[in-house]
Amino acid sequence: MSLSQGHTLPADLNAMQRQAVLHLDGPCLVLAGAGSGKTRVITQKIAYLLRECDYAARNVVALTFTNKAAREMNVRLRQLVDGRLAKGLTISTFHSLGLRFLREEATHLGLKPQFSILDATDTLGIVQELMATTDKARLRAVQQTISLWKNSLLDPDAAERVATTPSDLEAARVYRSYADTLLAWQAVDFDDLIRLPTVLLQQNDEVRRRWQSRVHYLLVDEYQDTNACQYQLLRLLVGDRAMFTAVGDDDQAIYAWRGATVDNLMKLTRDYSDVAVIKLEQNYRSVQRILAAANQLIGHNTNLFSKKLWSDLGVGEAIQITPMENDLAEAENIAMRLSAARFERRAEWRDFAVLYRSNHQARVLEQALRNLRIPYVISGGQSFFDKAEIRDILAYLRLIANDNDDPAFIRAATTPRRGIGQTTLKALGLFAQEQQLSLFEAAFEIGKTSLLPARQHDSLLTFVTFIQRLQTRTAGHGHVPSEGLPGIAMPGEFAGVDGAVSDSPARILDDLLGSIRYEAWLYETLDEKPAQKRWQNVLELVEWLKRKADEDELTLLELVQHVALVTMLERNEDDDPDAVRLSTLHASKGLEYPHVYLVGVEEGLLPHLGHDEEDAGVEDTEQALALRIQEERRLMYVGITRARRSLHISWCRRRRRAREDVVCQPSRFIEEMGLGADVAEPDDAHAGLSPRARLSMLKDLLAHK
DNA sequence: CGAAGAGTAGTTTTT
DNA sequence: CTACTCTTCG
Repeated sequence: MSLSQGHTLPADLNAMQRQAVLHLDGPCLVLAGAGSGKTRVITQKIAYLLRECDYAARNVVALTFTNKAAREMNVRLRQLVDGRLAKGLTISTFHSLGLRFLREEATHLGLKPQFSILDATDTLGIVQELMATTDKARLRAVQQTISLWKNSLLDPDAAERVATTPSDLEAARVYRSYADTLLAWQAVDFDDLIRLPTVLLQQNDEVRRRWQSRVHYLLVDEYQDTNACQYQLLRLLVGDRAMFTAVGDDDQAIYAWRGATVDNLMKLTRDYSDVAVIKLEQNYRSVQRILAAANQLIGHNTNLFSKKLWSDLGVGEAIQITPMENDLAEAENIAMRLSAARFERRAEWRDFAVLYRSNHQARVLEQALRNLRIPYVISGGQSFFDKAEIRDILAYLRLIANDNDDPAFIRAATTPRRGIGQTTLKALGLFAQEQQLSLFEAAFEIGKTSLLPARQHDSLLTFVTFIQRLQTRTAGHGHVPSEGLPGIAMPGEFAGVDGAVSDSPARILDDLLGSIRYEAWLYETLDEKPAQKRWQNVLELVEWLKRKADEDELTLLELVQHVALVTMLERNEDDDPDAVRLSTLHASKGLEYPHVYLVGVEEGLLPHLGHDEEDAGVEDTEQALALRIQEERRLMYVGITRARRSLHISWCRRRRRAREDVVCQPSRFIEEMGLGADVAEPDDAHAGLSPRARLSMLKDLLAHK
């Protein structure tokens, strides 16, 4: 290893971190325990590559899983190196890189560059169409199965071969039609964003050479969360040169249900025999008691590389374990303790986080916090882009970009209502299927038949010509007949606008919104309050789109594709209100808080034990169960290691579940933390409260009696 | 065709 | 309890 003496590497790295940064002789695997400074290692390493090793920024690629992580890494890097030096650097999510790849290489895959990206709701819809059932659980199971196959790089043929149970065989059948449907719609799903680039890189030597010459150094964050497909992508991108750094922590692998496999850690050591393995065990986040509990807990798992976290941040206060009567009492109790703790610790609201296993637990908590006027923000949960009004507007944009996008067509055509309903769509759908046309194309053609009454056909034609008009104003993309637009008169307001010249996304958006009467429709259909809220969201979306288009100089089409990958979390990226954080355990990964409240730590919830698998052999199920418990344990581990100074765990003796109250046991994980007598007495929740807070608490208790 | 009403099923985690 | 689906009526 060449340790040049003159380099400007900052000294604030420990020996192991330094080793991880400096190792450039070959592949490098950094096992970074929670809070061990892994982001620092990655950013320092990028800075080192750029400044000391003459890597051109455009040849360095860093991949993360979330947009938030990518953003943070970008910010941190910019604090280290001059902006000019970092120009052209890629720090993005796997999915964003995949999107960029697909945009450039789409034609190799039989896709037009304006392909649509379907989200989970869209794809569930396809599955539903293809299966004659409304059983939602079943539909989701099939959707999930298809996704797992895709992530394992199995095509429909291969899936059919590996499927054994009747349920899997049916899923394989659906998979085949599903793939056909996507192609017909010129659409890809989330999994395709990674799968298709991988497949193309495998099959096409020229493309592979080109991309390998672009990527000279690759860094991968959260490596333990990669799936089989992502691992292949990594291998194909780095090629024989094998210059890369993977950073991960097998104890924090919590995405197996999504196809992630820690096998990839083992594969790395097998496929690259010269890989350097570096462990980061010093933790810069938590006090020792918290780390001891975390180490104890995770000791119950079998893992590849055992680590022991340590810190020099002092022993810290004892961990609190509090049993509660039920989930309602738990929420109220937490709310009161938050109030008290903020006062006693002279802390801010933002210093506290309440973490839970599943989203629905947030409801009671929200209510309790609101009652005590405690400000809070929720991360995880429903995305901004899942809201109906947002999907409505985006459907128009998707359709403008890609008129093969049938789900977008249906949504846009029927919202707001414009005389196109079930019967019209059914007839149109049938006709489109017969003629092998998209719904959009079929709307033009169906006039030549007598399948639809003139009235309904008129409604359709008005709609599609409207969309077509907008298409002509986007930059030469879309479904633009070269001979112009026969029979379509440009409305007066557009007189003088040449259809061949592209309009700015901002102008098209304004025109769209003005034309569809969306606001008016909202107020007609809904009560004043929700209508106002929804319209507010629409305006927010439009502002966001315009800003994004402006900043990154994106066309409307690029914008639409980009939007599919972004979630609500990044929307409010710049405001960080002083508020308590409510978050699922999954969404909390990578974050840290001075004081953490881990709620609902009960058998059945954490570890969460779903319904027993219907098919699969007995011993298979048993093993699967053991693996699931281990993943749940890691989830608990992630939760514990979010805490810097204090950790509070609570569980409920009873919990309202669906209809009736069920009796709960404390989670086995509490025992496994090995606290023994080193547990703080559950503090009197009433202590430290103002008389007024006490009163309101009593009132609440009575109200819920 | 579309809106309003009644009935019913539902609970894991997310790019 | 609520969010969504299916049904019925104008």
